[in-house]
Amino acid sequence: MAHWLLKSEPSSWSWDQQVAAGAKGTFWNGVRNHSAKLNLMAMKKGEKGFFYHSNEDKAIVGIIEIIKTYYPDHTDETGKFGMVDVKAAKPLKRPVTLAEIKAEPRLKDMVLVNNSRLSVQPVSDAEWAVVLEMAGEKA
DNA sequence: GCCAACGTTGGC
DNA sequence: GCCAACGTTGGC
Repeated sequence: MAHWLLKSEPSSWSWDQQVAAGAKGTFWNGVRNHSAKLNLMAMKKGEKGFFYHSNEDKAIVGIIEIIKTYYPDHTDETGKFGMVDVKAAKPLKRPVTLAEIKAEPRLKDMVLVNNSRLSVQPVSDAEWAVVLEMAGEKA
């Protein structure tokens, strides 16, 4: 199973709002970048992803689960982009900050470190395990 | 089809 | 608030 990382500015869509959306989840719209789109298209139902707060927090705060695969984004007037549905799976015991990620040698190849502007990113199995460990979760 | 200019993102 | 990095746009 692949793992992912989804970025959002807390001021536009926060982890708290994701949790409040509950088990039925919400659509993850607004992606307007082709690399991000390709990642969205590769997602499968049941796969997990990190929820990352950009700007204010700069930290991974929770884990989401993909509950619906890629379909057209009705908010994209060009019709080129799509979205998936996600739900909050669980919060991390403690957030893992960008500074901590950058300081961890095992995460030096993370997309978050190398291409911070990409809003939907793949996360390798090894990186996934390291971040969970840093969050105080059992791998 | 190339590439310069511009806009946006996001870390600092 | 600044600015670097990147993606997109548009003129040629």
